[in-house]
Formats: sequence, C-alpha cells, structure tokens
Amino acid sequence: MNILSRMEELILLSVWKLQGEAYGLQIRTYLSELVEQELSVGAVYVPLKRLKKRGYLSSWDSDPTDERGGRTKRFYKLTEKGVTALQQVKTVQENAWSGLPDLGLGWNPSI
Amino acid sequence: MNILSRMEELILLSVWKLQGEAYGLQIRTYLSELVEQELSVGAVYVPLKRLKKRGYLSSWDSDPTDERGGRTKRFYKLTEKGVTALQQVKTVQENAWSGLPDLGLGWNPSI
DNA sequence: GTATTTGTTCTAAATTTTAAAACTAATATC
DNA sequence: GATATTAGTTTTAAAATTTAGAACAAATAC
Repeated sequence: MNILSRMEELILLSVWKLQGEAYGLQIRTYLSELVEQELSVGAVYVPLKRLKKRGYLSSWDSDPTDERGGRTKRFYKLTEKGVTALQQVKTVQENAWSGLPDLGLGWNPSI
Repeated sequence: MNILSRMEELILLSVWKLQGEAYGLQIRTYLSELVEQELSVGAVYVPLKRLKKRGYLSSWDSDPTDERGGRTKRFYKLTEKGVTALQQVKTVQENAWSGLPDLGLGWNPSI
C-alpha cells in the first residue's frame, strides 16, 4: 500500500523517541513495553535493516563500552525520508479516525 | 504482533465509517481515496474475509437492487471484538506518538 | 442474445513478520 | 589462561499478510 506498515511505523517512532539510545536491543525493550508483549529479536532487527536499506534510517556504530558484554552498538537515526513517511502515515491515520459516526447503529439490520 | 495490521485497522474503520454502506467495492473506493492510491479488489476482499473469520466483523447479504449490475452485496459490521481491537490499536498508536522529543537533535553525532 | 455493469471469489507471487539458532566480542571468575 | 556469562547482531526458514488481476456471477441495457 506504499504506506508504512505498523511495525515500520513503530520502529521509526522508537528511534525518534529513544534519540541517542536507539539500537536494536534497546528498541526491542522499548517496543515490547509499548505493545505489552515480548518481541523476538528478529521482529526488530529484520525490519530495522529493511528501513535502513530503503533510506528511512541511517546508522553508525559505537565504540565498545567497558561494561560486561558491552559490544559496539549500531545506533539509528531518522532520515528526512523517514520523517516524511511518518508524517504521511500520521495524516492517513488521523483522517481514518476522524468523523466516525456513533456506534449506536440505527442502520444495523441485526439489532 | 497480535495487534491489528494497518490494513486491518483501515478496513475496520471503513466499515465503521460507512455504516450501512460497508461492502467490498464501496470500502475499496473509500479506502482508495483515504490513502490516495488505487487499491486492487483483492487488497480489500482478502483481508475482509480474514477479519470476518476471526470475529472482528460480521456480515449479511442484501437483496439485489434494480440498478444495472445491482447484485446482492455483502455488508459488514463491526463486532464487539472488532471495536475492542480498534480501541487497543488506538491506544498503542497514541502512546507511540506521545512524548516525542524535538527533532532538533543535539544527540546526533553526524550533525 | 450479446454487451455492459456491479459485485465477489480465487489464486499465485511478493512482501512482511516472527521465532529462534548461530555467531561475536566484551567482562568475570576460577 | 580457560571457561562462563552477558550484550549485542546476523541469519534463516516458516508463517502470515498483502497485492494484482483473472475468473466468475448475476443483474440491466440494447
């Protein structure tokens, strides 16, 4: 449909929200809380890569830290294109949710 | 992710919005305008069926009308479950979009 | 009858999602 | 130093979803 999928939108928004801390595992933690459900690592890393390949995200690799297991992280940030895509999906979303009639339903034959 | 996909959400919202006029082709027309892009018939009918099978929608078949080509239409309406799923996705959406920091970005190493 | 219109069904290809195993590289502990 | 543990990314294959469009059906129009 040429509009961001839900997962793509949520990942882009995570990157936005997390600012300098937007790397794979962190995004996964953040999103798992947001949707109140544990996400697999693949559920985050796979779309992250795709979003980068398509130019919605760019990335840079950090230096390792001196914490236990503190490997280099791949940080992401939104590109212009990423911001634009988010704006677009937000507009569609707002339009879709606006002007909904009451659910009272005189038009419903089965009630 | 156990949350409605974008297409599923848009279709459920179409059904809500269109009230008594929510049948396949009409939904397609409505959504095509909403997303400003022609949708194929399959892009609507396939998820419509799935949403019904999963209990988000129910349907009834109209009588044919006396217009040219006026065949019986399959009308849809939201079930309780459908309304609940929409509420859930709206909550996630609102949370995802709230509290976003400025995009000014002091944290961005490449600027 | 034949054409045209409105409508739904079907289906196969493409894309996206998902889970989980594999891999990598750091510190900790013995 | 060997082994364990932790934090992190990559890979992969199955499942699910999306999509286009052909096929089919049933109505009116000519």
